[in-house]
Amino acid sequence: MAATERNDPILFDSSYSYGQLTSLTGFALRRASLLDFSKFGDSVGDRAITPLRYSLLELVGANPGLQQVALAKILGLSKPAATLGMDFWEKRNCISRRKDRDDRRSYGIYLTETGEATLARLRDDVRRHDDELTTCLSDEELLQLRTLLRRIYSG
Amino acid sequence: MAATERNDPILFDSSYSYGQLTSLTGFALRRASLLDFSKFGDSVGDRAITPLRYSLLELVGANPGLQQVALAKILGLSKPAATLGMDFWEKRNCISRRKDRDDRRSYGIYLTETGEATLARLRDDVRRHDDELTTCLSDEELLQLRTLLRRIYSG
DNA sequence: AGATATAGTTATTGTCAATAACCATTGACC
DNA sequence: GGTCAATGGTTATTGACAATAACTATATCT
Repeated sequence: MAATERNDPILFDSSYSYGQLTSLTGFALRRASLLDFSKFGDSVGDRAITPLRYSLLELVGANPGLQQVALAKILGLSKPAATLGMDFWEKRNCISRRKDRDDRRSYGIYLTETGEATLARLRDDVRRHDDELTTCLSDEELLQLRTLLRRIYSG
Repeated sequence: MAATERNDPILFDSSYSYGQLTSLTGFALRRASLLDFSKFGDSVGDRAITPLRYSLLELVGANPGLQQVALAKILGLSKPAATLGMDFWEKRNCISRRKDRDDRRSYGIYLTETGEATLARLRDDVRRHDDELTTCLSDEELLQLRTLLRRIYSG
């Protein structure tokens, strides 16, 4: 048996000293984010669906006709990464690339019917997953947390 | 000029719809964490020093004589990853592996004098970096944020 | 028309970390 | 005391992922 299992959540072990780490917001962010990530695949019932891939589909759903270059910009990806992401969902028949009549360099990306259904299910799974991650917080605390986080990552 | 520069912080672009994403704690955590990460290397003046590598050194400093297997467990790494991490710091003369007399399978890891100095400097840089990340928050808000994050990642 | 920029894909590369396989040492148990 | 499993560590191999570079096609600017 391996010492650490793949995707196992990292436990906080108070028998060691963490030095300055426990007073760093960045450290706490990383830990919480890793915990989220480690459970995500199981929560949505498909290891291949990562938070990033889910967010790509969500963005396409929320912005029909989006260009890949816009996806890349929104999520801070390179162009090839956006291409690969769309390849992933296209292979699963969830999105289609339609040639734009006005600018034939670019595609508009749209959800297919399968994509709509998949996204609807995914949204619910992810919502449930996210709620589980934060069950230890009251509604008020949760709101507070999101507000503070948003302040950090928007400025 | 590339569309997205390496390690550029991701900006929030309100001209797009984010669907459910903005109401997900996991999404906010990821964004904030990525922002932290993207600035870390520059803040400490050395791209090779990642948050993970810094945390390894911090842990060795806070727990002299630590075993590699303990490091791995604390940070959720595989054994080889811990080995590589220590190789990194050993090459920079910051740590030394001393044979344990009681158990000659394992090493105790200790900071060298260079390591002590390096860690002292790093601590300050990282502290400053972390403060910058959260300048938009008051002391009270910051305390609140850390408390909530801690609740999430500890259980 | 010619130069430059933009959208997208493909090819190549590099980083990182995990698993598997291996060595040495220890501990358990008969 | 001897075998066998477990533990700490390293090395070898593999795989995932994303970035840069290079390329095609189209659009824009002058």
